[in-house]
This record gives sequence, C-alpha cells and structure tokens, in this order.
Amino acid sequence: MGQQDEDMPSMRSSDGSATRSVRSDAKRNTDALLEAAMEVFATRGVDAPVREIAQKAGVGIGTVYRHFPQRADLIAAVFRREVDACADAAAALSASYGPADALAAWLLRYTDFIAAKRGLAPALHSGDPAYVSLHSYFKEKLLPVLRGLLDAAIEAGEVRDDIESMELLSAVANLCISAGKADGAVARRMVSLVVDGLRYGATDKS
Amino acid sequence: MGQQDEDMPSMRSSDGSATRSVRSDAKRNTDALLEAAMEVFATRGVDAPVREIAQKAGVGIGTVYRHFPQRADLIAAVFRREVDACADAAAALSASYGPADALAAWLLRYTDFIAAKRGLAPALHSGDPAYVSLHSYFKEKLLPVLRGLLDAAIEAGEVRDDIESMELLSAVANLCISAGKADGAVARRMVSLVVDGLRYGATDKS
DNA sequence: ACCTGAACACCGTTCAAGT
DNA sequence: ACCTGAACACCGTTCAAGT
Repeated sequence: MGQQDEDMPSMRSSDGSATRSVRSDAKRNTDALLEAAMEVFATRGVDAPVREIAQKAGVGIGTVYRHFPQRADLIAAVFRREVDACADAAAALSASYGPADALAAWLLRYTDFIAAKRGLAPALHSGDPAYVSLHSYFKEKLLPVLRGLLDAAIEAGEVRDDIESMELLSAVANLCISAGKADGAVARRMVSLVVDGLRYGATDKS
Repeated sequence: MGQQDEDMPSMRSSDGSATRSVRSDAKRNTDALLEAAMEVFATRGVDAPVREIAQKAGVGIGTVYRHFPQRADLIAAVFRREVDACADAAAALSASYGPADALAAWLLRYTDFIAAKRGLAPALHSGDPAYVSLHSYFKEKLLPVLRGLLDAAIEAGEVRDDIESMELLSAVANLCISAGKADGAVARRMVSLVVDGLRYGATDKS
C-alpha cells in the first residue's frame, strides 16, 4: 500500500514542471515535522507547544495543522514511525548475532522504545479515538517480529520454549512502565533479568 | 496534629468579633474548593479549567490561587482528601461485617478509589516535586489500614496467611490501572477474584 | 486578612492572502 | 496544491483595588 508517485507520466503538467515537485515539497515538510516532533516530544513531553515543533521543522504553524489537524494525529504519526523503526531493527540484529543474542538485543531495543514512550501511556489508555488504532498497530507490527526472534532462538535450543511471545511482549512493556522514571537504566536491568530467565530453561543445556 | 482553633480565648479580638470568623470564612472556601475540584476532576479530568472549579465553588479565581498557588497543589489536596476518606471507611466496615467480609468490602472501596484516580497515575509517576510526597502519604495512610484488616481476617482463620499486605496493596492498584477504562466494573471483578483467592487458602477450612 | 476580577501572557486553531 | 502568519478564542496567572 505504498505511494507510487514514481513513473507516472500523467502526473507531469504541460509546462514540464513535475506535479510531484510540490508533493515532494509537502513530503519533505511532513518528514521534517515528524523528525522535529519526535525530538520535541522526547525532550519537552507530548504537550509541547505546536509553535516550537513548527519552528524546529522550519515550517509555518498552518502547515502543521494542514498535515495533522489535531495534535493527536501528529502524536500518532510519530508513534507509528517509531514502531516501524523498532520492528525494522530486528533484521539487522538477526544478521549480526546468534538467535538468543539477537532476541536479547532486540528486547533491549524494544525496552528503550517503550521507556521513551512512557509519556504516551495515559493517552493510549484514554480511549481517545485518535489512539485506539495505535494499540492494534503496535501489536500487529511488533508481535510477529518478536515471535520470529523467539522461535528462532527456541529452534536453536538457546532459550526455553514455554513462553508465549504475546505474554513476553506485554510483560516487558509492563516492566518498563512500572520500573520508575530512571532514564531507562532500571528497565534495561529488569529486562536483562527476563532474558537470562529465558536462557536458563533452554532445551540445549550444553 | 489537627488544628485546634477551638477554645482559644486569645484568638478573640477586643471588639468581640472572633478572629476565627475570617478564618472560618477561608476554611469554608477551601472546603468548597476541594469539593468542587473533586467533582470537576472526576467528570472533566484534572486538566479542567480553573475558572470552572472557582465558579462551581462560588469563589473568585484569585481565591483559588491564594490557597493553591499551583494546579498541582489543588490536585494533591484533593488526592489526600480522598486517601483519608478511603482510610476512614475501614472502621465502619470492621464494625458492620466479619473480618473477611470487611476486608473484601474495603478492597472494593479501595478499588473504586484507585479506578477514580487513574487519571492521576501519569502525574504521580512523573517525578513532579508537587506529587512525590503523595506516594508516601498514600502508603503511610492505607498500608496500616489494610494490614489491620488482613491481620484480623488471618487471625480469625478466614483468609490465607502467606500474603504481604504491601504486595496486596500494590497488586490491587496495578490490577485496577491495567484493567482497562471500563467504568471500574472490570477492576471490581478482578479484585473479587483476588479476594476469593485469599479466602481459598484460609487456615480455618470448616 | 482575605476576596475579587480586570489585565496580561501564552497557546491552540483558523483562514484570507500569498506562491 | 501548498504554505504562511496575522488574528481570534481560550486558559493560566498576577496584582491593584476593594471589604
């Protein structure tokens, strides 16, 4: 379902200027906006002034509202973007490490993501229609990734095989949320403990 | 540590009008403010306009800021007031029911309190200095109450004796927080399950 | 002492004017 | 089509003027 702006002759206007040029302009703006919003949300919280985000992205305030009519739309877009990044990180880790180490490394990456998103937890549980879809997006995107990593590690006999990936996904998230607001160090330690627990019951006890 | 404004002759000014009269005026205002704030917070959330609370309490906006310089101060005051009410509820329950039933009834009362305060959870975990003291207030006030009820029920052989009151206090709170935003019905069901679990392992198995 | 509300600052949101 | 920012509405906060 990606946008296929490429290779479409009909999109060129008669004067030779590409219609896409204005679209790429808009796309550059949304990208800059998402990037700026991510940084501002991280440092000043999700209630940060829209003006600050617009300024950081180098666009007018009106442009923010053109692309994201409500603040929640911008927040949701940033959230999806980071979910994607977290999901995508798995491939590189699988290529670089053995199954159990890749699983461990990804869980820490996932931990950092959750810890950074703690400010969003209340909004996600608020029932606000703008956020309800984020729950399923989160699960549909990350559960298969974790399942893949977990199955590979189980297959290799490097971790125990009596843990459900969904339970693990929820457990780690809950750990991170309740593990205080210490910049994620506590959360990482707790998760490492869980990972060691996974390794402890490995079928291959060599 | 209660205020003893009563029976203090030195507080009366020479003209016969009680100095206390202006104080009681102020006290009436703070009471009205706390009452109004509690209702407004419950219906419109803790971000509700201060003007609305002032209007509901029948005072000027300046009066709100005189008594509660920051919004957090008002929120904290409302929170303490409800913690007190929850703690105080135990005595009547103990007088009306047997030990295990009193414990069960109080845990549901506590559940309602937590469920109503879910909107505050993010603030409580934010590390905001205005809220840090609420954690200890919560624990110091409610833990002894629960311990008393639990010990009495254990003593009577009506519930199992291998549960720490602190763990129970936290567990029920976490249950309520994570039990969705369904108006508390889910939370009450989950807590009832826990209570049944407590009864299941009672020493007196008659 | 305490209360009040006009006044100020700030932020979300819109929309007429630009390109 | 898309971008801009002045303009408007709303809310938090202060403080000079009242009692």
